[in-house]
Amino acid sequence: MSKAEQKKSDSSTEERIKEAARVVFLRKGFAATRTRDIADEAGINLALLNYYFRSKAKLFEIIMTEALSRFVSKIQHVLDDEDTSLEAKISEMANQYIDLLLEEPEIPTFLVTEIRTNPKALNMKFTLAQKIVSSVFFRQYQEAFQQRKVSEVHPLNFMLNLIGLIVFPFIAKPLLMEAVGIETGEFKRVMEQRRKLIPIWLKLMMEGA
Amino acid sequence: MSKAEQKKSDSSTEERIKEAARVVFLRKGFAATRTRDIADEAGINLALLNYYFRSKAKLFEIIMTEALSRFVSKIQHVLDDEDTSLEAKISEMANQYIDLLLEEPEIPTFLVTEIRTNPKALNMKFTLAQKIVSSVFFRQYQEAFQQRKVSEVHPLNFMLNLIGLIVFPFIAKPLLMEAVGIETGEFKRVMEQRRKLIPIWLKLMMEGA
DNA sequence: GTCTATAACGTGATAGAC
DNA sequence: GTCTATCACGTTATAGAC
Repeated sequence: MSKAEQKKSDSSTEERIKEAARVVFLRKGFAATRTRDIADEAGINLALLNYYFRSKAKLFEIIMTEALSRFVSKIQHVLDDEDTSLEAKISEMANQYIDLLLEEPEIPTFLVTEIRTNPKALNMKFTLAQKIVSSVFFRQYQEAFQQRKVSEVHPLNFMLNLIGLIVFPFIAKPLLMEAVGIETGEFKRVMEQRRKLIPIWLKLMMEGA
Repeated sequence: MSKAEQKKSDSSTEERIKEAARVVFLRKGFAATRTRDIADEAGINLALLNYYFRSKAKLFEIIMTEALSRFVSKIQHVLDDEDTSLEAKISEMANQYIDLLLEEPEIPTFLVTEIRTNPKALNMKFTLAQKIVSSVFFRQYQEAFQQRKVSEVHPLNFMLNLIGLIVFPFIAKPLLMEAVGIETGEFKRVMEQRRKLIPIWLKLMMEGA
């Protein structure tokens, strides 16, 4: 079997386990996940999981770090681009995040859930907050704000709206599907609309109030 | 000890346990909660918990139902008011929900987390979805939409924006406090601003796109 | 009703054969 | 490297004294 084939069809055992762990942890969270679930999902034995990764906690740590990292690094180059306007960055963020989340819709709820019970998971906090605060995006955002008349509106509102308009639908998705009867296809179409609407809405909100 | 005193100071044992369960379940979720945590929080013995409520699952069921119920019924009379405009209802929803969530900020994340792993928890789905769909609010909302020119914007977007703008900050709160360094007082001030801004924003969004 | 002690079970982790 | 068998422990739930 060639290397390419191997990577595609079954990959290494270690990688298979990690992939299974990602699926199960993201769907059920750390506390509700049984290591046996991961072993089953990977199609291997429970002992093997501990052979490769010393413990459930270690394995989780890896998945958590990767999820956070993907969420942040995906848009870092966007935030740090000196040559694009604030508006362009907002559009690009909406695009990048909606792309990412259509592929992995569980990420937001996963992060929210795990940070709730274990805020120290954010020892990446310097990484995360500092990346944003030190970004070109943040500078442009502050400049735009100071140009407003007597803006008594707390700057945090803008951030909450930007992230919330993008992310909240994915958090509400299970509820939408179960209680409102929305289907996957319809949800996707709504998100494709939002991809274009969110930048427009944000502009209106900033100018209007 | 008078009845009033009893109710205020220690209440009945059953009520104390239920109250403790609410606190712990809402903070940590079902899977991460140990019945011992609840017993400790209530200041009673573990056996007593099973004496009053047959099992952890039964006790959780009660808390879950009440949380969902509070979330829905709190605004039902608002939704069904024949005598107020759509705009007034939006303002009233923002007010009612922000009041509720400033008191109990854990509710949204709790519901999101538990519905994720157990969507059947929404066998109240008829109750919930039907209450909205059959409400005066929903009728007014559809009328407002049909008056738009060629509104190709999916109606779900409005609902997502209304709920998301209100609820998302509470979901993001732990992250804001840990990674961004927001304090409780500052968060409250932001929410007091949003109470007034959200109706304005929504109007702008509906008219603009 | 409330407690202590303990049973019954599930889960994370390891030993040891292959 | 991968498996089966099993341990060690934590957790839910119950029995039984008071």
